[in-house]
Amino acid sequence: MASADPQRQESGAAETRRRILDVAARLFRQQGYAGVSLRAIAAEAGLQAGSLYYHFGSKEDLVVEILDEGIRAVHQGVAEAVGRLPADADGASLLRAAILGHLRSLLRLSDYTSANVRIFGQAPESVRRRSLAVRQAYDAYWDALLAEAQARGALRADAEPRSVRLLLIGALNASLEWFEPARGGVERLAESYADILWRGLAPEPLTPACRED
Amino acid sequence: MASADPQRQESGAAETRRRILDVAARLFRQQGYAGVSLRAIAAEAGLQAGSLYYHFGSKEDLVVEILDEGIRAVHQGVAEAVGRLPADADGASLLRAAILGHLRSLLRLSDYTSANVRIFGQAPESVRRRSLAVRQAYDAYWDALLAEAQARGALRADAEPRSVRLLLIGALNASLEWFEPARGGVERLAESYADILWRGLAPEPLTPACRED
DNA sequence: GTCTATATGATGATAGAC
DNA sequence: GTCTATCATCATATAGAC
Repeated sequence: MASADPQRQESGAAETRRRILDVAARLFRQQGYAGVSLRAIAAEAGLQAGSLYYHFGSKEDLVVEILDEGIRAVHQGVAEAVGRLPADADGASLLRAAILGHLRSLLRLSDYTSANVRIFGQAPESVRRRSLAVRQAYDAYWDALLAEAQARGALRADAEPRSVRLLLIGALNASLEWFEPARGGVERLAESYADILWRGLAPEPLTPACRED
Repeated sequence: MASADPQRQESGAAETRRRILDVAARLFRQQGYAGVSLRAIAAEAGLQAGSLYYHFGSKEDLVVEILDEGIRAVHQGVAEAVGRLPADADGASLLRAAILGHLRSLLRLSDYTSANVRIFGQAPESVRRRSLAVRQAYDAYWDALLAEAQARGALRADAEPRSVRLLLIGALNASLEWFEPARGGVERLAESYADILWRGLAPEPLTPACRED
């Protein structure tokens, strides 16, 4: 057991492991998978390179864990946000809650989720294969969510869930590349995006205005 | 001058240079900036590693050229598509043309544009600095386009051009990660995305339907 | 748990022959 | 224009001391 003194800095295996993961996620995001050496990770985590192998079997093991943790956190964040809605919530509320849930987790764990968005496609094939199931589960969750909303008449009937998901998640994930918390909270961003996506960019409703005169 | 025989494969400096760029763009997209060695590029281009230095001063010079070429092609593609519109085109047509123009160039030069989307953020700072102006010019073009459309009443007045651009370009660029030409042309994709973005995901217009009875 | 030392091979870049 | 040969450095991973 580590010291029970809460003022003392914990330095057990679990804390070191976490520190390695945090450092690695940040470096992978900034420099890509191949661009980060285990020496660099170790140095920023306050260790020697060889010591990493006590905590992780290989560089691939390390990156797979980072990728999966990012997706899982976002999946959970959306599921919880949607779960808090009343059962009869309308389409606009559903969309807003799901978008806010995604953005909150995405931007809170931005090193983990960014590593994901940026390096999944360029990691070795063995890494992609190992991390695929977690990604697919999240995609399937969104497709089911959108199909359900559509079935309840809470979403345009002629929009394919897959197309909507790809457009929507693509737009949201791109915020990782430019979002700065200082310029306005996640809530503001989510409201703005949900509004644009729900109402569209058209200046007026497409049906003729009602005229009585 | 190289041979004038059109049946003979050209192998002058310009052709070799182009072959190196094409190979490098594809590899950078697949494996990231640091993940690709000059030896690997040379091998796939049918050269020895040292020979690359006749055509490019360094790995950084090579990647900067790839990044810039991707952005310039897309910028030009959108400008041409928009330029072909009649002067009084409405907002929906403008948006559709710009989206189609972006997607066409984006997906046609997908190795160059993907290298861009994937590796700009993880390239060395010196690379990002050198490639920044071209990117900013394209962003500024879109902001001006959207502001102009808004001023003509062809776009919702309460949507900030910057927000619209970030959402839109983010969504379009994400198509690089999943689009397969075999499953349906770029035109179909552009129509679908323009439709969702213009009309929104709401099942009905938000204004009450006109009733005369 | 972390260290040092090391095996084994790849890296960007340069020099000079042809 | 492309080659071969090479420099100095860095990579992942392992072994064994403490």
